[in-house]
Amino acid sequence: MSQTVDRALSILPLLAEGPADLGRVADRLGVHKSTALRLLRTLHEHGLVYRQSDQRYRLGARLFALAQEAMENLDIREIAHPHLVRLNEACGHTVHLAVYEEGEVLYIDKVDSRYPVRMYSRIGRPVAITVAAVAKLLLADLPEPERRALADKLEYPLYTARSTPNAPAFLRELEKVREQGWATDLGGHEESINCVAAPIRGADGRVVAAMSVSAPNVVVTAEELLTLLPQVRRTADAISGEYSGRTPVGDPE
Amino acid sequence: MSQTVDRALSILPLLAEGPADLGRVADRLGVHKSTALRLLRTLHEHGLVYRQSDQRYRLGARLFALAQEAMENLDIREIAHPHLVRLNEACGHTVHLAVYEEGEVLYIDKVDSRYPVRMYSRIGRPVAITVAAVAKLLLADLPEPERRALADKLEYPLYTARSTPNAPAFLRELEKVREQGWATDLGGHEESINCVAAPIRGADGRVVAAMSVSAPNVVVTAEELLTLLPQVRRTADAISGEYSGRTPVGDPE
DNA sequence: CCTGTCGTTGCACTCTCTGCAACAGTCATT
DNA sequence: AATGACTGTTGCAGAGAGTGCAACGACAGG
Repeated sequence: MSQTVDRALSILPLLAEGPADLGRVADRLGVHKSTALRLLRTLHEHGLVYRQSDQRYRLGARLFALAQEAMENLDIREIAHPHLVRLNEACGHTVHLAVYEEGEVLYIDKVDSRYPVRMYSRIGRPVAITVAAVAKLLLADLPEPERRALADKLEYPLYTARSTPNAPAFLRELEKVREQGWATDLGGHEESINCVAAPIRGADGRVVAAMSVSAPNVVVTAEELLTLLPQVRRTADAISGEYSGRTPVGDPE
Repeated sequence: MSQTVDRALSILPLLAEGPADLGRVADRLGVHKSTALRLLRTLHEHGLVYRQSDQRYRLGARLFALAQEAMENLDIREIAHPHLVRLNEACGHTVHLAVYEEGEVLYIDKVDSRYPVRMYSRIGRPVAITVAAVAKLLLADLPEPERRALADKLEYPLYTARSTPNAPAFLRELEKVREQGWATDLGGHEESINCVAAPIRGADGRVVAAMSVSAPNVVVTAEELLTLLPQVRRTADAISGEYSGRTPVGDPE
């Protein structure tokens, strides 16, 4: 909608491919060098690009800070966190929280028994959207046309023999998940890792997030992990309640 | 330099504070609502901004992807990684790699013995710049005026009794680090954690990155950790050599 | 010393962004 | 149900801002 901004922002993914000099940026944008220079300067002032010693530009440090703050500010994350911790303390396994956003699924929180601190390990990386249990729940709730369009657009990498192979299989799986209200990933991403997941819903019933418990085969079998399902669902429901109820966060007076 | 882009980018830190609606964004920018709307739309098209169900805007998922790619593309990181892994295998402790960029120090790689996979745990978060051993090395190499200006600008939080208390003390510490060519953090950030760090230099002798080994008191005492210094320096020097020598990465034919 | 490349600047032109005002949708109130 | 207040959205005319050009400066290589 805004040409100048559009051009400036197009520089970011371009630089994400690797450092580039002024001429290259101008070429790729299809604008004059002087124009590219001014755009880069503006991006630089805001810390989004950095000029390294060989004069070439690359993405800047401010991006990290912004990405961090973006995550901190998800209110669902704040509400969910204590519940995730509690579940983790109860069962001892890794607990994940994920959201869907315009074609992508992101982990936004994770609690691991061995490291009680928040870990942003996987966050921001492309999630294995076709196999992850939380992804299935989030996509299953999309409106039919959007779901179908997305399923067609996706790649279906065969991480393991149990990975979802193609769009029709994926859509069938989503349908199943939609009906039963929970999801699993049994060795679909990594041979020895199983997950069981449950949806978190907003006041209108739409799925706003999903959470999962993951554990390797060597610790608990898939069957044993499935016995945790009720506990996972209770936790998810508790978060849903707090989130949609707009509970005024304590203040018990 | 470019007003439109400048305004658009100013929206990002604004949204980093928390979600905001159109009116609020327009007010903070000091522009008409329709202007803010168009800017937000452009940001939205590029995925930097997301419109949540209550119509308010917040930072978008693309930021995560960009931040990730920005990190992947640091060539020093690529070169250093195998060296860090080797050092980690040899000594068993956590190994960090950090760079300086316009007032900030960032961890860009980390190898932890217990989790052999790459962990982005702390990356992107503001580093404890006044106490971290790697930060001292990176700042000690800055040109005198820049170093002084930065030291004056910083906050000096007292994480522990051994934290650097103020600018003069910090500048003295930097001078010492500069002369000896290595740095430590002995309980300055967390009471029980010690670090020893060495600089990585480019072809021109400037410090381009710094690496450190960290371990809690309960595993090794500070004295024992210091015995690793020669090993850390050798690793840092090896990385320096490969980085500045522009070694054509193997190909032994 | 010349010639090529690359980044930078000043300037005139005009294209694009801006702000206004009017419209549409939602919600709460009467 | 109608009213009002609030928000987000659109079309439009004016003008301010961004654009491309061309010339300059810095640097490296021959």
